[in-house]
Amino acid sequence: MSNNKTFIDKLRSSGLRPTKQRIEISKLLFDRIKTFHFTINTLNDDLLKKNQKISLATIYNTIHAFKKKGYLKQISISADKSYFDTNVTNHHHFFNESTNELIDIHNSDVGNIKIYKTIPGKKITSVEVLVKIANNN
Amino acid sequence: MSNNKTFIDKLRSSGLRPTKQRIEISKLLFDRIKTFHFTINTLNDDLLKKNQKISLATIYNTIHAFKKKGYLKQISISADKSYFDTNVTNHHHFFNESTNELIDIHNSDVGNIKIYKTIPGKKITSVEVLVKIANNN
DNA sequence: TTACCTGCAAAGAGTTTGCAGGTAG
DNA sequence: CTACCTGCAAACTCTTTGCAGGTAA
Repeated sequence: MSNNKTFIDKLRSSGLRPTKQRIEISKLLFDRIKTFHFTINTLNDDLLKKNQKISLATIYNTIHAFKKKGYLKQISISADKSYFDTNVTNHHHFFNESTNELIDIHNSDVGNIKIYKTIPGKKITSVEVLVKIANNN
Repeated sequence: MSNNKTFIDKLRSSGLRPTKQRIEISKLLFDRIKTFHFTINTLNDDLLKKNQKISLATIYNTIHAFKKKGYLKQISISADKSYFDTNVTNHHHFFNESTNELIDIHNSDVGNIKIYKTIPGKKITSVEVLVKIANNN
């Protein structure tokens, strides 16, 4: 378990002031071994469970700041909400449509993807696979 | 160019009454050779350009009805809007992040995708690749 | 005639913004 | 002290819903 100093240093080195709110959000997001998926709503719920009442405006601000700094990535799901991922590497996802749950698929778990079509004047910036899953019945 | 009867028959055979609005939307969406991508907003704009003022509620209703009947599919893009595609087959997409434009990638233009990870009790219902592109500079 | 459909306006969900007060450096 | 940050409320965008009037069969 990281101590607060870890996050204070991380924030400061990014040019973000280490406020109480940002530290709490950092602890919730980054003090983990496994990757973490969330929406603003689930994050707010998780904060409330820890008795951290942070205004939605601040949560949005913080998440956008973290995303801009490269600490979070936003995931392409058709759903009506924005999903975020603490795993910022290029990787893929299972999306469980019955529970709206996201699961990482590491690059090593997906065979090399070949795209035999190009768009003139454009370069590929990312290739992501979304695998939708459902109950096996 | 298809005549209205084509769409009237299609609607009626789906159990949808062939109203003026549904016929106009059908003509705009399905009277094409190439696949068509749109959002509710671009569709509304296109209808207005043809002097077809249809209320947003009706456009939403119609698109959802068409989707339910399998004439449209909804596409997974992180964006804030819902994208729809008249190509309902299993296929992939380029997404031009600078223009928010979608381009189909046919299955034959993507190498076989192997997923070496399984989730117990779940079956895969779709595998879609989203290739993000940007200007080549 | 009856069930279905349209369009308006209101309501909802998610997100962003303006601004006054608060805090880090 | 000053620039930055927070939180409230209002505003905004996209989407859905309730309901009265209209239309297809």
